[in-house]
Amino acid sequence: MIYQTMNELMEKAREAEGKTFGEIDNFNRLDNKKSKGGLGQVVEESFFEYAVNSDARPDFDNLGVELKVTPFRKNTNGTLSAKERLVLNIINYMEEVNTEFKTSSFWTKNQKLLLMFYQWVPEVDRKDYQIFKSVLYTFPEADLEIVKQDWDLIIRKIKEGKAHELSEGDTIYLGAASKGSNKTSVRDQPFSRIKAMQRAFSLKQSYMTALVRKYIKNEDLIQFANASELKQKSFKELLEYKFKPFIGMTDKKIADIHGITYNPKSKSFVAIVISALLGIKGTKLGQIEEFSKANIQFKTVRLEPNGKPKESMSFENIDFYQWTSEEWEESYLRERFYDTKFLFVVFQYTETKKENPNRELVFKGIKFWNMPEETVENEIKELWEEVNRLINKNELEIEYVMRGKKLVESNNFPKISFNGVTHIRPKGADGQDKVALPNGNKITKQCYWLNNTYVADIVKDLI
DNA sequence: GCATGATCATGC
DNA sequence: GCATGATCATGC
Repeated sequence: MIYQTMNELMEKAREAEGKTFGEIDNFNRLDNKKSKGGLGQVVEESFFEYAVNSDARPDFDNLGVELKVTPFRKNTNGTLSAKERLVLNIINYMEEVNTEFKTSSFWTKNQKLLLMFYQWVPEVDRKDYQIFKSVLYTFPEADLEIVKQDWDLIIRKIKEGKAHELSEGDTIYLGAASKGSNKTSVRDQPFSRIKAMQRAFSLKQSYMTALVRKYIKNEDLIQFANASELKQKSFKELLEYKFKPFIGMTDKKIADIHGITYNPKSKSFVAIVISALLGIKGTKLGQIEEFSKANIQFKTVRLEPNGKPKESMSFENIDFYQWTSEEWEESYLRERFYDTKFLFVVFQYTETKKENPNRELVFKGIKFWNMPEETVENEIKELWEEVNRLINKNELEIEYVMRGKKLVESNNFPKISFNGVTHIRPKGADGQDKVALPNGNKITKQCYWLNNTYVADIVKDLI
């Protein structure tokens, strides 16, 4: 069946809304539990009635449209998220370097995407997953500029003979996701003899989440960068450019300039300041389109005059059941650091607290950062393994000791001297704020931290 | 001054 | 009520 016009195709695609895959599947393909591309294939064969292929050409070649069937999920707090990144075509390292963006395999195949969103539900047979929405997606102008920058960066790395060093953390929206059954899925690259892991262009999960929320929930976000700005500067350069005029000013002065009430104790103060510097008034950072689509998390860093934060940087509380039930490769912690980009907003105190309790805080600049893969796979993995070891081998010791007049709970989880990067410390409301361990014992809620010395090292070029 | 444990403040 | 970011307090 050939669809002659875009309208004809989209009319057909919308007929799938509300249907389950079981209702669509004419060939009982879904009875076979394994075939992983199953859901997309069912739509191709049974719904659109064309033969499954792996061409370099888009699925609906005459219209230049590529079909993608992609899942979203409902979170416990009621919001929707993409369940995974959207994997596009495999990167042929040997060929892709000989193209320009407009002639690239990525652009040839994926410039128009027919996205069919279905809801994934845990414990439900995939036959019963339902298609919610069919959308013809073309990249908005500003997004396309960022995608182009990402594509350029991937190509540059291949040209430098570093295809084996590609990582999803390199880019903003368009990633080079590893693809293949395991680490032996490798292929040749043109400027190095080292075999590189097979990778595919992909739209990051955070990007897909923004699309899910836009098309299923009609939630829109607010951009700070427009296409013409992004034609002049890379995303990262633009971000730095927007913050630059304020380097050297106190937090109070920046607030004054932007008409923001100076309230440094408020949890949202720095967030409001950042929004203002990006030209967005009174908005929560969660609604900034670029941050949301690229999964950029901002963190405030307050340095002492000696260039080191007084405190380490805390993260989420640990769910010990989760930590001990996952494999490292799919663990929450690993994904957390692979997928998050950090925007460190760095301030420095001019004096020690002793010298002046009302000391000033001066803005030093921003650091756009993601944790190097090496660090995730070494130090962070070490932490994860040690926690698992202590719990699984029942070697976790929780003691209650008197310290002065106070009874304190102490444990043998990794301390700040563990490996120079990360450690574990309690974080509860008080001594009663406890959480259960897999063996039923209770412990004061714990969270993982990045050491203050490690954070100091990341931002040291700003001071 | 640092390490470690404790707990506060805010916002959803 | 709880998660998160932030900071305090004490002992060595």
